[in-house]
Amino acid sequence: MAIDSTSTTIEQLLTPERIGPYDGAGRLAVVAMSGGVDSAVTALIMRERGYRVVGMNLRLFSPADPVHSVNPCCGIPAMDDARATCQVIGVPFYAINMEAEFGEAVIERFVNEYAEGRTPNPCLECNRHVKFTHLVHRAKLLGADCLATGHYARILHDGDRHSLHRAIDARKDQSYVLHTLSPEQLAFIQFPLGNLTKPEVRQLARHFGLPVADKEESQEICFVGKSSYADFVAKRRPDVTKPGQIVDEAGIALGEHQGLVHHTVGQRRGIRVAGPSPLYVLQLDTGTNQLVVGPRDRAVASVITADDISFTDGSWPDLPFEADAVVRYRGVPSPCRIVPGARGEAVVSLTGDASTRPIASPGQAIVFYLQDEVLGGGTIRTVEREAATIGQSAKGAQ
RNA sequence: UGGCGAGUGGUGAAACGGUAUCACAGAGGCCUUUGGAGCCUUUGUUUCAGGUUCGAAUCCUGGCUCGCCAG
Repeated sequence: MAIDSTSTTIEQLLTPERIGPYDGAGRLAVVAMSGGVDSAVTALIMRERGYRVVGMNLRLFSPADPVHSVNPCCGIPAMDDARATCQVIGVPFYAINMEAEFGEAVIERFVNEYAEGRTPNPCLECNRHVKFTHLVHRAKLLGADCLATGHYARILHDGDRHSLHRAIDARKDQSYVLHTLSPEQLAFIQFPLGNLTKPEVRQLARHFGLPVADKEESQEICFVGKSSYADFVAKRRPDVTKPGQIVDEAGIALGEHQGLVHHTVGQRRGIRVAGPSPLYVLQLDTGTNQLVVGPRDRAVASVITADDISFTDGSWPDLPFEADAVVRYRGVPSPCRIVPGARGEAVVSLTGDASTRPIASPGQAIVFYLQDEVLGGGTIRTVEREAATIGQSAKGAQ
């Protein structure tokens, strides 16, 4: 209610405290335009703050693909929306082709990860490799002073130190998928929506007559669309839909699955095995093509090994330290102890009470927080669950 | 085949002779720039044929099916 759109005036929103300093002074800002409200308002804000704005839309996959006609995020209609928005705001619009980069960094990786029995996060990879690597590079080639995107997160600057923080709108906070950012990237990037709430962003969009003001949120994987991601993967790796056994931790067969690609650790629905209590996926065993399931309390993680870890300050810690771990977009933070290994690798012990520990899936990101600040994060490689129940098969963790 | 026991939604179970209940699975919705979780709603059941009874999942008889025990 307090967060409702009508409670704040446009004048109150257009202050430096909410949208950032009016420091443009004619400098060039490239704005990544997805076609949605968030990026549209981002472009608007940068213009208001005195920047020369160029709106850029990324073409990420082939327009011949029929998913383009339905997808609201990265398809052809989305590009039209982005173009129309730029027209209303009065800034130039560029469409650039990043199909090759996206195909390699996101789609190929996505398919490979599933084929390995892991659960990838393509949005994160797109941020990491496409938006904040290739797009940043393009922006710099154009002589831009910054790249602005519509992500909900905050970057704070203290001299040479640039830190990444949660957005003030906890409901929309996207810092989880931004944890890969380096100090150099944080110095160049701007997130003008980090101090606004979603209703406020829509309020701004409506006030300035942006055509996308009331556009629905995008969801689902952009290059897959509303159809099944499993079908998408299966088209490229037919073996991922090979049926196999569903077994419990003791190895007793409970049923048959229609391909490991349909499952992820922690999943409950869709197992199609009835029992006295709900069954959760504990493990995907690509070696035996078996799906290991068990009760919920057997699924919670105790120790996670991760790789591809980076820290937002660019450093690598020498000593173990404590932080909060988040293993899922919008997930609940869980206290942990991080023991760094070789650069990029660490062993993370979840130190909280078992009932509060999360269920973690290999392939997903683990992100470290200290209050609102993102320290860094990496990719979950292995998950140890509770110590195996005495007397039961030791097949559990691995 | 002889003896015993059991048959309740797709699955596992509950119901002094008195509204067939619960969990899991399935469906729909909320949530959500990944995949899961979670929350709300919802479809669907008494093995068959007779009988007793105001009233049968429940008691009786028979059939069928499935288990266990049978030198």
